[in-house]
Amino acid sequence: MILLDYKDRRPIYEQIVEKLQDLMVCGALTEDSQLPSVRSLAMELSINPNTIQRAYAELERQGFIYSIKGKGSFVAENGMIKEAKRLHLYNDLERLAGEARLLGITKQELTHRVEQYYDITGGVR
Amino acid sequence: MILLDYKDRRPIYEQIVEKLQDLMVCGALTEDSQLPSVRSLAMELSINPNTIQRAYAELERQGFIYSIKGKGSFVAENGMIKEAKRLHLYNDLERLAGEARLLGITKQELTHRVEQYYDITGGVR
Amino acid sequence: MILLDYKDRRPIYEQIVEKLQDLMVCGALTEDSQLPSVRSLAMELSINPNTIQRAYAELERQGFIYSIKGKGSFVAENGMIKEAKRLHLYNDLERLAGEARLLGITKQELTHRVEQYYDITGGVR
Amino acid sequence: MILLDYKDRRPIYEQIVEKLQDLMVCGALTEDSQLPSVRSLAMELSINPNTIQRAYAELERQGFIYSIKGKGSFVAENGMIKEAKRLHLYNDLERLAGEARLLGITKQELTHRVEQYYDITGGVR
DNA sequence: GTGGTCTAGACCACC
DNA sequence: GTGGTCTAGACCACG
Repeated sequence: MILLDYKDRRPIYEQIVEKLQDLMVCGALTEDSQLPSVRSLAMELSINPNTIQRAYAELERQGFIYSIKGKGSFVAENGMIKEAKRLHLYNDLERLAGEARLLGITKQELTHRVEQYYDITGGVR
Repeated sequence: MILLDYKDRRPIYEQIVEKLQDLMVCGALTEDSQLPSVRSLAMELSINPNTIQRAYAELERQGFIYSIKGKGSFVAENGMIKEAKRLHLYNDLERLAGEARLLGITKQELTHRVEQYYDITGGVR
Repeated sequence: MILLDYKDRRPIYEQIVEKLQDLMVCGALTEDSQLPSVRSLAMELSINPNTIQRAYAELERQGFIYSIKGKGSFVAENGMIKEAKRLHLYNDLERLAGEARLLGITKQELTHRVEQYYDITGGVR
Repeated sequence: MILLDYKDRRPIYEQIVEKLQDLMVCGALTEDSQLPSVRSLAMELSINPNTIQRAYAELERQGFIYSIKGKGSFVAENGMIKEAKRLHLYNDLERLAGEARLLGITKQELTHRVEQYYDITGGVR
């Protein structure tokens, strides 16, 4: 379900956060469905439960999931997630556009690249 | 000349590297011109000389500058600098395009945003 | 495990880098095995942890090891390591061959020396 | 007569030492002939006389030249120079041979490379 | 004066 | 516990 990349420079908990976000966005985890428990997911990935705990805390902070004491963690409204990730992406895009301009890349070249990449990319990161 | 953002999660030396790269790319620092000395820049930014030293070392490793003991640090050929930053940017763009697709953003919407951002951005980050 | 030569003109961190490379190449450090921690190796060699840190950073930059915050540093694929060191060696050899020619050393003399040294050398530097 | 490479990482005085050694070895500077004065060579290369001074001192220390107060610096016996450089080269060769063995390069491969490089190299470094 | 290395000691993020 | 960043201050080689 989730594959960790220990050679990735990002912290483990961040990888988990992102993978879970992706699963929600692509519909594999539907609204109000229950996430695996901290302990079981930790066992499955053979990592420290603290790390899962932190990932869940982060997701809750961002409003992507909600936790009920004694019951577990559940997927929040799906729309918000997409919206949040979209906003984040638009921010990155704006930064890139500015930098491209600095580098003397024309608008034509830039949009052409974007279209090209959009068509090519299979999806998985 | 250079503004540090202490709230930024990235290390200071990395911010300096990027800022100096930008100054070289946009032509504010011309080929073979001398950079401020490690100590003077450290003083100006009120940070430790070691941190500047590290930024300069990184820039030298990437081929953006060359340093001569006892003389100073100088900007290298900058054709290659632009090329390097361009490649980096295209990589980021490809990643973003893939993610946008996952999020259900249409190609039209994406390119439209890109054009918009390209026109708006004044330049300074 | 590692012997430092304080009379050597090269910086300590560079000596450590080379020694560790050798240990990886000759198989004493196997793929994905954990390196001693920054602090423990520093203690063992009675030098400052920062110096070890720098050596590890250099090895990571060259792709010889990978480091995970909070976990440790581990040796990477070592096929590429050998290849990299090989290339480096061939470069040095080419330089030497040219110099030998300048000095009037005959090809016979040169190859003879090479064979001799190859047979003699026990290995450890 | 001498070209300095400011982008070379080695110190200037070391470059000068090597260039002068080469000139002696190849016969351009004959035994007992006078070297340019410190001041004139410094002027010619537009560098600090101290740097030339240091190069000459190094050459004298190695026995390649001899200085007479009030008269100037002169080329020493030519045989010694070649011999010294030869010895140095053999040392490097021995080191390389040992390393090659560690890397699993066969003796055949090594000598073949040496012969090849010997034939190819034009000479100038 | 310059860049480069090293030490001692602190703090942070992560697991 | 781990690696990574930063500071303060020292020393060296070089020009």
